[in-house]
Amino acid sequence: MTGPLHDLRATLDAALADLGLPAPKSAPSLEAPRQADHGDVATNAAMLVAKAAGRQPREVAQELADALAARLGPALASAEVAGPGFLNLRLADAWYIEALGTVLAAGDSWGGGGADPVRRINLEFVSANPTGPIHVGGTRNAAYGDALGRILSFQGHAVHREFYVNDYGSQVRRLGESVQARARGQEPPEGGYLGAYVTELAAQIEGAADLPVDEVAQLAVELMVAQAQESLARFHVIFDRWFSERDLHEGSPTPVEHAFDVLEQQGRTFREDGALWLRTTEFGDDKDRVLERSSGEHTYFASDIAYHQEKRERGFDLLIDVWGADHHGYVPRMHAAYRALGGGADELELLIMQFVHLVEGGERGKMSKRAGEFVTLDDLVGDIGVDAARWFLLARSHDTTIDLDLDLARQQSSENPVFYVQYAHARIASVLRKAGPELVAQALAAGDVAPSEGLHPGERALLRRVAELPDEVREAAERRAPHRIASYALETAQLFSAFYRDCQVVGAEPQAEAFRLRLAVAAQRALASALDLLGISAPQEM
RNA sequence: GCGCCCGUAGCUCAGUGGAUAGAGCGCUCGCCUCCGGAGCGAGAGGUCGCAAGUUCGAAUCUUGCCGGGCGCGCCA
Repeated sequence: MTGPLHDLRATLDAALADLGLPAPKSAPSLEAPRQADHGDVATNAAMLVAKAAGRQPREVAQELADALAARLGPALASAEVAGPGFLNLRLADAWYIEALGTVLAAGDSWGGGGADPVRRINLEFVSANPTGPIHVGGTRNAAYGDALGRILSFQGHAVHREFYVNDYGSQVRRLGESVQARARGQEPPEGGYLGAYVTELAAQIEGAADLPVDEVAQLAVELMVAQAQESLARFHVIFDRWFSERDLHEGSPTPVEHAFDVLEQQGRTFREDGALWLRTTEFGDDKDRVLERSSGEHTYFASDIAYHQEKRERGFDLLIDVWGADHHGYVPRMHAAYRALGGGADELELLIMQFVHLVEGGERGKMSKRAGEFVTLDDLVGDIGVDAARWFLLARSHDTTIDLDLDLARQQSSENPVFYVQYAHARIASVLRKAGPELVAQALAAGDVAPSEGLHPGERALLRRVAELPDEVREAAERRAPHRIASYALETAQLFSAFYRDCQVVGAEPQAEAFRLRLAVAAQRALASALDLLGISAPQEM
């Protein structure tokens, strides 16, 4: 990955090497300081290096300043030592102007690429039981998994998206029994499914009252899966594969039997009390787990192991599963099982999504799944729309529970952050329309132009943020943290608004107009990319 | 009891070793002869749950406590 900031970091590393001191243990910071009067970028490099060298940090910082001045030449306006040994750098307009050229040259791909090495990743998410509609928890999982997939793909990884369909076992039979009961005008049995959708399924399945219950169950599951596919597609979430759990129990040997063979060859299984066990405690689990009950039936865990073995054999470098918080207790045994199969500890990543509470009128809504009253993906999207739903589900870290304020999400004004970001994008489009395609094309071809009076601080700040996109994408990818992209989009929109307020674009003196049109295009692309990574639309007008 | 996640402004949350801790909402006060006012600006508001420790430096790392959520089946 290249870019102006990447180049600056490389220069910093080189300047540090010039000093002939031992390399720092951790990478030096290179960030915009909070205080504007601390310059454009600041680094703690001298403090990190000075300790190991037994030198005074401020002294080392001054030597580093000299080395950087020599390497950067006119691109560096000033370098000052501050505080305990920070080095505050002020970059010349020339640096910014060249940076803008680099950003624009990358076109729509600015911020992307950089995957090294490129990995083949299987990303499994949602995987909601097909015994009911997808609810808000599954919706968060869908938004998160999809955005993570978009980010990893943007970086250049080969991402395969998969939904594991639990269409096998006792719960499916229970769904069939519930549907059949409704078809007969009866209440579902104890422990059955109570939602209104069960009655709808009964009406959709011809002969549901009289068909064998297993057949009713299969038809019901097929309808539920089709419904999930439609809902997710409307939510802009598309999977490469819907993997059927049933397939793990077919063939000879079945994938489950095959997985058992693998585990046995690895010497990880044993029989006790008539059951087949997996010694997961060898890999850090609290207790060993049953694979095959004394009754001869396989556990759900057995299916899951077989599924992961199957994914392994398809040749991925990395398996990522996105699970709901209610399954987090299951993480240690799955990791243990994967290693028992012979897999590497770093080949399987299990990510846990925390819960979502919907808030309306300042109160948390009650979502009792047992009573069959819960807010579904379709309900949420119908209420606040795809873009707002995705924004509010993605703007927070996946490992914190969130309260989603429906009143705020519904607002079509700048009080709503997603609207604010989209508005900034549309406003840039409006400015570019005002300028007209010819003027914009000329500006893009103009090369290193700049306002004759020098750059405005608002121009520097916006450009700086646009230049940071690759770093933000990399951080979001490495930390599996799409919410960073949402923060980035909001900040970039704010910086554009400030720039727009302070700097007249269309009608400014020709040099300034050309530079500002170039900057507007770059900012628009950065906003569009950020929104696209979140699966949110970037409108030309609103 | 054990395990995982969380505790930062009135509310919802960013911030995984750097300087005076940020944003959105809410609240108060301003701004329409000016490229989109569906907008913009300013302000008030904080013992970063508590206490020790590591460090030149801790919201961030360690340990212990307190509080909240979730999970601990030969269920799926």
